[in-house]
Amino acid sequence: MGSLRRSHTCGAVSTADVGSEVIVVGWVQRRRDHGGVIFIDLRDHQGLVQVVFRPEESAESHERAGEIRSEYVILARGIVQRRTPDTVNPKMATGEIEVVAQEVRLLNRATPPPFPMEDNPDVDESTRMRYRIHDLRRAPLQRNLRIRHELYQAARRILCGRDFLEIETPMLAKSTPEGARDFLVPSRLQPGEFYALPQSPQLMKQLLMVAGFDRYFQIVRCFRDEDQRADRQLEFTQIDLEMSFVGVEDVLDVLEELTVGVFAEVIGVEIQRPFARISYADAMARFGSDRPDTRIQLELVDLSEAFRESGFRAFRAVVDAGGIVKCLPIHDAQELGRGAVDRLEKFVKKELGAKGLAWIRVGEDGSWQSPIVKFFSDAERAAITQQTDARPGSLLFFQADQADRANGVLSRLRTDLGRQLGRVDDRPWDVLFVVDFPVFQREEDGGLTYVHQPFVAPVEEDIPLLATEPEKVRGTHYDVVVNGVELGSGSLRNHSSDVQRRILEVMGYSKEEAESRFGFLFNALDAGAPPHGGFAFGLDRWVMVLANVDNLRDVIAFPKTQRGQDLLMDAPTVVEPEQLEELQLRLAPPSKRGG
RNA sequence: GGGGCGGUAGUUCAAUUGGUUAGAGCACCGGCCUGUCACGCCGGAAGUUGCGGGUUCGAGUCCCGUCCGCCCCGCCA
Repeated sequence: MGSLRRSHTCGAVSTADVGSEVIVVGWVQRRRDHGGVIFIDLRDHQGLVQVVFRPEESAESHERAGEIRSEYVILARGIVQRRTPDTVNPKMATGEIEVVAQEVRLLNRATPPPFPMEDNPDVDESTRMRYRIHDLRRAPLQRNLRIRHELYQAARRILCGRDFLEIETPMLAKSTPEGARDFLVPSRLQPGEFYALPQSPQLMKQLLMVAGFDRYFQIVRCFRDEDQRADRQLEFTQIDLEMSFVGVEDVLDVLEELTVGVFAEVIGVEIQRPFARISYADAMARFGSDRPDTRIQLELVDLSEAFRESGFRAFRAVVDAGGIVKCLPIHDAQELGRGAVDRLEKFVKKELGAKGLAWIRVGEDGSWQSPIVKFFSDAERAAITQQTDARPGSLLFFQADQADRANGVLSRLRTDLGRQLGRVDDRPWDVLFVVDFPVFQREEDGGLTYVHQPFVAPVEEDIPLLATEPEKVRGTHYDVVVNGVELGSGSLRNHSSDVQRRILEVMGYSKEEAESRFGFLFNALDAGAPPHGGFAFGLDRWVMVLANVDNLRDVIAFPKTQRGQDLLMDAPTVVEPEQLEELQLRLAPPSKRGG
């Protein structure tokens, strides 16, 4: 660069600079060489500007510009000139001007890019990830990571304004019972022992409350060694917070303020307070999901009662076995022909594990076409008509199964078909609290387990039910859901070691087990734990929502593939035998295919 | 662990029923071009058809195995 320094970022050069000299630096987006005159679109983190090289302005620069290729790094010094009306480019933010080069300096050459640095290059995911540097040069990813940055800053500003203290907790930690598989880190100093990377700082933030910090937050990396999805990575970031001497409403108040503030500061969107609230039971009943997008104007109907005494064995048996019969009615569904229904049936059976997809179509004359309706009594038909509001043009989909699977299948159909058929209201943002989760749920083997995590405090008046009807115990848990994406969840925690012990007991922990695993927690609570509660936002998912993208990889600088690999750095890899030696580790022979 | 889709040039795709030397756009390289902005024109180079095996006179194409990417179920909040 010599002594020359940037005077303007590329996108910042404007008509106000016409006639003055500017120095711009960046990467060559594209070169158009007309022999006599050469145009270069120069790109930096912030925009594009056209630089013109004319032999009569600077023969040397023109000569050098001929050598320049895509993605070369250059510095150009020149005079800003207003373009003639016929050469203005209305598609470009800086399209009214151009920089007439007086001098160009080649700062670095570049290998040809593996794909064009365009907004939508139509490239395979693995290619994008192997060439992540090039991928990150593209404007959409630059924008997404900028949104991510704004979210960090907004969250910090807002929480600091509410007297939250940012405190770090260890990455080399101990396994905590979030329920996911831990990432383990072998200890050299304690051979044969392992740290666990935190699945969340849950217990540590509770300890901070006991220690009297009153309000804590942290933007913190978390690790869960489970199979990945479009919205799940092995490592992800939480905006974690916890408060002392609060009830549910106090926490929700902070969550509303934080959410509203972030939307306003990061993308300039005004979200109305208070947020809509829906109970877990309502959400499951009406939408089949605990994170519904309520803009989709389709709702489920529970017909279990209508089939409790049914002669239709397929439904009756499910109800007898404790399952449910549920229906997704879609009115004016003429658009969905027989072929579409067949495809849906194939889809739910193969991909969602449904047993089948029963359906009833109501013809224009009111007649029912359906493979199952011949088994129904008049009373059952009447109940269906009444509860689903079936009418000519309606198409009813049924699932008879255990509640979670039936709801899962119909919930998926609801969102897919709702979007496909345009049954969506016009609100761009659907923000809600989901509340009133139960503390426990029944496992397949009949035992009880926690719905979220084992430290959720029960609603106070339900504590006596722990001894008698634990399944009815309501928790203080709450979720924030935006546009059908669960942004995060939280609860009040048990600050009484007695209640905490009883909950672990209901979940089947013996006194000894509970003591050995959670003794330090009991001790901490007994050291004078204040009532406390908190929340954790999934930061990556929040960026997804703010940036309006549907994949976490587009909001993380260096994401991993579905199989957990980093294709850029090529991790994970084998390590040197000496490293294993030092850790006193030996690899077992491969267990697959008999080694 | 399971289901679905995919893997051919740097890249995005094509290749009839299994049949000639695996083609095209963009990118790349060379040449020409003074107002383009997806510049244009002419020419060129570029391939272990993911990998391994099999069937066949002959395999990108059929069979078996395996690896990789994406989406989903299980798993995970």
